[in-house]
Amino acid sequence: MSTPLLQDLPEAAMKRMQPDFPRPLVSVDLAIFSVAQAQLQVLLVQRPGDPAEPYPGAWALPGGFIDTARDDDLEACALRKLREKTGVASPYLEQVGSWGNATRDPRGWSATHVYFALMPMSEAGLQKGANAADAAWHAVTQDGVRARLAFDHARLLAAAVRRLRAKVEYTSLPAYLLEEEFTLTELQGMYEVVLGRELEKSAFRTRVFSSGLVEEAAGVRTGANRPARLYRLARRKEPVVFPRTFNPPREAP
Amino acid sequence: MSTPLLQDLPEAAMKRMQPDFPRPLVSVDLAIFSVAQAQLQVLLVQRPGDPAEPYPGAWALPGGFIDTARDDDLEACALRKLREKTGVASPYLEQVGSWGNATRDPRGWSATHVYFALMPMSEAGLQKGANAADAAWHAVTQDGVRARLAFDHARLLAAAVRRLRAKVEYTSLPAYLLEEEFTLTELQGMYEVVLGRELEKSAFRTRVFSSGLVEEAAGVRTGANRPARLYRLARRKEPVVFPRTFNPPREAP
DNA sequence: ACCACTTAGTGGTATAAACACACTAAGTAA
DNA sequence: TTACTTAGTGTGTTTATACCACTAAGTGGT
Repeated sequence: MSTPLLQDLPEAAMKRMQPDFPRPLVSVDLAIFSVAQAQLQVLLVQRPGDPAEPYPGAWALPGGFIDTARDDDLEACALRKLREKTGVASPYLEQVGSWGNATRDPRGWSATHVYFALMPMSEAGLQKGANAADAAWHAVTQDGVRARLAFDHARLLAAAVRRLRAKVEYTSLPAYLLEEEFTLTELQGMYEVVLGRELEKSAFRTRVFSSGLVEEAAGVRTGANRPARLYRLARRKEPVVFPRTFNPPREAP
Repeated sequence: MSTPLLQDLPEAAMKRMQPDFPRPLVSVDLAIFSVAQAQLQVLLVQRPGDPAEPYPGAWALPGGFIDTARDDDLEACALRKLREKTGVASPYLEQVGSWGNATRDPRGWSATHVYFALMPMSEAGLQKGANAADAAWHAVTQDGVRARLAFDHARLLAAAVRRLRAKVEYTSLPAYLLEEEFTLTELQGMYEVVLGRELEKSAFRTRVFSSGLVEEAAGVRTGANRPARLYRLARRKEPVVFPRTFNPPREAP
């Protein structure tokens, strides 16, 4: 279906059109982030124990090879794998970049396309079994996790974490770590967890309001103390970009 | 050399390790930017006229399929193609992202990795012939060029242009469009060309100095009027990131 | 030699964001 | 009713930079 014309062409043209280079392996890997216990968490899967597989039993980013028959495009492949692992259909999803070289996978020259996703932990119903032998959330410390990761996934994860942290300085991304309705204190908490530092409440609120990031929702969140207004993202499709970062990051000396 | 262990494995393990999915085509495409006549320019190549090739005679981004025998990794492939077209060995090079789907190339499911490069036009000695039938600079207007591009290259180019414009707001990237030594007015000019708007001289200079972007070079640039101090990038390896953007971009109403 | 002209570069005030901190508001629980 | 906790606001102070006017240093014409 992708090459409807091939059978109509003479063999010489076929030959010319099909580049005779060996084709690399192509995969998609996901860094699925959420927040729990005041820490950034990333979803990892445990590779099968079969010693014929590379890195048996090691933890890895969820992902896998492109299925050219099922995946219309790279993002569809990422969404499919995300659905398989978490059941979530439409989280925030962004491409981080691609890594390809001769040595990262013992099975041959391979290129992987890395995406990161943000979702509230409540929505991620982990599907065990199936493809993933086991899946679990791991706390992100610094740029990685405590577990040693398969392949070059430690590097891929570090790149995803750095991208996330960098963008959180000047975008509304942390809102995607919360459910649809949230209080401003909850939102500020997401920023603080990802950035790893505290923010000033007053400045934070001024900024959130003046950027038009949120709109008021109906009710309030009641608890032991004064109830808090509920808000939701004004336009959930596209994240908001602030004209400058939060606290000016201290210069390295 | 990339799979030294394969011959030692039993056939069943081999089979398991070699995913039996058909492998997509993998390529790298480049958006090579420079500035001339106060306009952002991008280097395009003309595809061969042979009607058996896709998009014969159309303009396209320079690029091509990965050669797993020669290219250690994706970036090496990008650098190789860049050298082939321009002779430049180490320009500023940054990955924009990857695009892969079933329809973008009539030869089959393909994924391309897009990089953009910045270089002064003076250093780009265009190599005609060889692989590229013809290469020429095209002025970038809005997010693209006047010529209709092969494949989905219009979209890839638009993404590269948008990335470039966005990063120019808060980084030192335009310095890579100039030769090693430059005056501050020249640097400001590069910003203005890429951003498509004028900047305030005083604010610009304050910002450039306070960020530690440049260091003084030896001489001055003499001309018809007062000579201008020459500067060079303080650390050419890593671009400088400003804590906020230039003139606050006007909000959409 | 002088002056007009042009570009390089500096200074000084106004403004806008936000940091820091103190304050008020509104609920629960004893 | 009061103590407590979290929600939310208001007010100087600080900081970066936009805006604009100014000085500096060359060239070239007369």
